[in-house]
Amino acid sequence: MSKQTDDFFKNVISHAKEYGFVFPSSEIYDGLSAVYDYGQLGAELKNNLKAYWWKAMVQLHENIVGIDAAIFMHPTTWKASGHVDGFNDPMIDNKDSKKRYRADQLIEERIATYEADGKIDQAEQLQADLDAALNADDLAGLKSLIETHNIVCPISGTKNWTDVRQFNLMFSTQMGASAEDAETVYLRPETAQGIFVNFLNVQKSGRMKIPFGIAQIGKAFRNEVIARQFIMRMREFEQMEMQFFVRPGTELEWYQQWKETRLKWHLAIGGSSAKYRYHDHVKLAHYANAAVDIEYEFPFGFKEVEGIHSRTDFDLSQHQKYSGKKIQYFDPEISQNYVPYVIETSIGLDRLFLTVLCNAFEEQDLSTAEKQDSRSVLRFHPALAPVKAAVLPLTKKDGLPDKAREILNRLKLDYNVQYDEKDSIGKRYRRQDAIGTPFCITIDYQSLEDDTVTLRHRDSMEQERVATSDLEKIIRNLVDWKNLLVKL
RNA sequence: GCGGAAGUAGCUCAAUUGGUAGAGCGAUAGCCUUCCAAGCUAUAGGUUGCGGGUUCGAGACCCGUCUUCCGCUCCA
Repeated sequence: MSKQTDDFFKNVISHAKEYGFVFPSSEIYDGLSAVYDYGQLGAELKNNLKAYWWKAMVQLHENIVGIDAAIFMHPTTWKASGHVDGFNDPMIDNKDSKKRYRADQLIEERIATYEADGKIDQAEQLQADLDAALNADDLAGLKSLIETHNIVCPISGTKNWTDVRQFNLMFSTQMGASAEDAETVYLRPETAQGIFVNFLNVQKSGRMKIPFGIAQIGKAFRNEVIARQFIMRMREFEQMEMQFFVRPGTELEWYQQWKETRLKWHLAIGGSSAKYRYHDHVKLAHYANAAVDIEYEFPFGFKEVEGIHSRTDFDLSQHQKYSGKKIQYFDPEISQNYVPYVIETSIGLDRLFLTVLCNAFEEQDLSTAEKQDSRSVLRFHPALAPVKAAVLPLTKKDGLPDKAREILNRLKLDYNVQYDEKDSIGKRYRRQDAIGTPFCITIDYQSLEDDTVTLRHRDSMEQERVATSDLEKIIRNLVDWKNLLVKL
């Protein structure tokens, strides 16, 4: 990261805090690592992003419906999905090389060495010890195996190891009021499983015919090994996922289609196409037969914002197996029962928020030969802006505030508006620029005579004289969701 | 978790060798002002991240601890 982009990112972060978009969680207690709170404007922007996604997915597609599944799910869900076994690995660090390893893999390598040297007995004994330790979650036992078999770090060649620690992806908690009969449940690490376990409910109650999709917005929780870069990787985060169920054999066509549809959605809110790219997965996850990320060029490089995965019938088949319920669809066109294939679109809402913030933020130099001048501006698409308009009496005397309040009270029935009468008019414009308000309405003495006001535009800083009776119509035209949805 | 750097007002930063914690911006109240910031007056805001130690005296020195940032390890 260059000094310049580094500074830019730091400025975005401090701007976000300064103006009430994002705060570190529990800040008065020194914060909580990798957890953030959304402030008064951040919450508005986030709600607008959710609305944009929901409208684009659910409202615009007659074959996509939205649900809201619980964060707690039956523990077997996570056995079926592969999360319980797949993501709790024993980790160990070498203090000299500073490298981290998976303890079980180090021991596996030693077993392979024994076998290569013809020490079959030793290999079998170690394998048995390893399995016993893993099954018993015996972390100290794993360490003593590493020590007694003289396993050294491949980099440093030393045996200077830390203790073995367990890495758990999922957060667990207890369900049940009394400690004795409480059951361990997990906070979901992805929202997708809430959709899969409801496949039959939605398909039957909604009389859905394949192909169809189920959308959901919700929180998910992961213990990351490292969680960094502001709201890029958080332990508690929000996903917007849509699982699209298709006939087996057609999945790659749908995969292509959703890949294109989703990029178009990102570009519609004003990102330059040079900032986005596809990144195809070479190494696929256990359940996928194709996967691509939509990446955005953050100040710290291209990073994943959204993933489109062809998940095959892995998830539904797993749930069919673990639940014993038949999860199939009868396709009248081909008179066949099958487990549908799934195309997933999965976007991190917090990452999306960050792309929008980075994309919108600009520190603009307005200097002329006579005077140095600058402003901070957030160029949000008007439909996404937390505050749509500010109503400003030119002075706070002579009845201008009353007239302004009158206009404000009418406009607030339609959207978020702010009133401000403090400081010079220029300063007030700049304050609104800093929070991304697209329009300022200024009431002056002429307004009292002919009922017109100045409408000032954020991006161009240009002003026009309009009748107050036209305000609602003019602003609605510019902030309307239609302007975005029609582009999709 | 390891290594490096840093934590002083909401923000950016001062504070001589260890000797009374300050400024600018911002905020609030008022003045001025008929359309693009940095004009005037006043006010608020700090147990210098936290805990211990050395000292007559610690923002500064020592130990511990927490948090943040950068790099590494992991990542559906």
